[in-house]
Amino acid sequence: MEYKKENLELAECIFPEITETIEDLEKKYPERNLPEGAHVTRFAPSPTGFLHTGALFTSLVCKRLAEQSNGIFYVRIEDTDRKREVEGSVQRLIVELKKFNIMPEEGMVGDNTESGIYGPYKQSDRELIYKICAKELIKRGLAYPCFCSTEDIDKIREGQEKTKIKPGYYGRYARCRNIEPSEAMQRIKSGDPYILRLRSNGTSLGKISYKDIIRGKIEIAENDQDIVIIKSDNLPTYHFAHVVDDHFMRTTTVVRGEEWIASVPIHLELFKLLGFKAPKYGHLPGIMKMDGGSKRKLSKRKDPEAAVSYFLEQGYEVDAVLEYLLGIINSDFEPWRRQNKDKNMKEFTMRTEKISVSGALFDLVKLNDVSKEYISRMNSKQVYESVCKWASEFNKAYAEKLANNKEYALKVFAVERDMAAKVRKDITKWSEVEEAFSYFYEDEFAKVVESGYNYTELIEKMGADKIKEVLNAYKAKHDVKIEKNDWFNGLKEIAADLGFCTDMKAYKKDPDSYIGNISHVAEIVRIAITDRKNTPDIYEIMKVLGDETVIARLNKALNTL
RNA sequence: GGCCCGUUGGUCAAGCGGUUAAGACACCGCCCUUUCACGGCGGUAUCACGAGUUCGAGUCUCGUACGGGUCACCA
Repeated sequence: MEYKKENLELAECIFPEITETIEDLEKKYPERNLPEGAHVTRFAPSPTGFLHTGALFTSLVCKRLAEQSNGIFYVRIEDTDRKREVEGSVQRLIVELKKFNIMPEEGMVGDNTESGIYGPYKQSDRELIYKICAKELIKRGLAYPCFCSTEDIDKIREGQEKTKIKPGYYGRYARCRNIEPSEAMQRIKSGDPYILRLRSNGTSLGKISYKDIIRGKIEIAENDQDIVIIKSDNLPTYHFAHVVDDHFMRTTTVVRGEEWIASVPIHLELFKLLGFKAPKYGHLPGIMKMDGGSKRKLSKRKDPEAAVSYFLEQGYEVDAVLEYLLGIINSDFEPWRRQNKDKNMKEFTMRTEKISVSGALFDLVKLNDVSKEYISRMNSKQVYESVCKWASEFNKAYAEKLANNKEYALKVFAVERDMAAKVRKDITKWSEVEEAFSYFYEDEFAKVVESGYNYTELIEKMGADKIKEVLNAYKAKHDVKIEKNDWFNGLKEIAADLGFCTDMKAYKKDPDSYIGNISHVAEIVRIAITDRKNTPDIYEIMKVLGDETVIARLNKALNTL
């Protein structure tokens, strides 16, 4: 490499303390020894708060890509904007990521802990590395100090806007690009503040194209902006940091949000000028939300589901959330899931080209369905454990209750689940379990009934006395030690004795000639036992409750009516 | 505004020049049934618009409209 003397001097003037070179870095961070086709991917959040749902999706894609190709997935913290940094967010980001079982194999694994030989994995700790690269660029005449103030830049832009020329710092508007190195050195020595800019080789006429692994071929104007590479705080801009980091961390595949497409030309030019091989790029669509009549990106201010903590608090199974995300945006997944009901999501091979390119609307209803489906595949023990785990964090009192009555809780969750040929799909998330099964607990049941039983409609239909008759008849006959079929036949007998129709078809043909049908009888009993019209199989419920409780509840209902 | 990307039912979407335009969620109806469910069957509903290429266009081309993104010493 031939350097011009004045560029060399300028580089020394700006970075006298930098003695290492890019060659040194190449040695320090060698190519990874990975099988052919392995993806090295990364999740690179800014520590500005919590894990966003879109970011969760990005990291899911990255993780799966690495995993299925025997590559590496790592986490790098992009904290070059110190103003926006929120304390504690690195920790929070990592914890939330881990809760969704997206474990980084390398990089930041805790607030101040990292693993791997390609670090540091926090950009603010990599200042030296960026400077080495920036120095090399200056030596080659590909970067220069810019002394323009923010006001200068604003003025330039205003002028451009007035005359409707493309705004920016480029070509003849890049005033500092032609300052002689000798003059620049003088100004630096005299203390003039400056930043470092790229001396772009591009022109506004040039076009570049690249193949996006998600979107296919994209053609776009090449970069001609002399973008900032090192800011006045000595930290790099995103563009420069991305190129340097992803090169020296040996990333093969950069998956990020679509808002970055417009910057690809900058990145590609930077890779080229630094002599680095550019990674593959994949740009994910944003997750949208319907607002009024139009779509907009999921917003952390307006939409609770924009933060992954929402799903955690609500008690969604993390895999269900992940499966939902995979399903809305990766059209291959749903058919695969239907054909492989019992397989783990990890066995699904993701194809980046099948990822949707237009932003999908976040659909809570669909999530609920996926979630119900998911939970219906769990047995009572798994349900118990998951509910406990959720409750221990978000509903301590309930967690205690469950722990104190484990055997009983297990029985509750087993109703129409473990042995059932057809599992009910009535739980979508753990936060609704306590309410949903409250009638299994005496204290809760008492509260429910306080305001009066749910008999209003039935009383209107047949009068309270009829209901009492049914209840009394049932009480006399109550026995759940017999087979379910026999039990139900008993119920049928009661129905027939009291003038109810036991044949649904006959009833439907002529509803007026009966006082009601068998379903009314069942409902009367159901309400007495649970005060609800909608519960799992009542015979099973009574078995869990026990004879004593059942009789007590029947009496209570009788006395109230 | 310039430049990118996109547009198939209410939502997610399959489709790759010839299909009765899949499937899932939601909704509605029916069936099953021993209540509540589960399940089964069926139904409503979609190619943004206009030209062009072609024997033939959801599929290719060009316009228009609409939506999204981007144009910082933020990422």
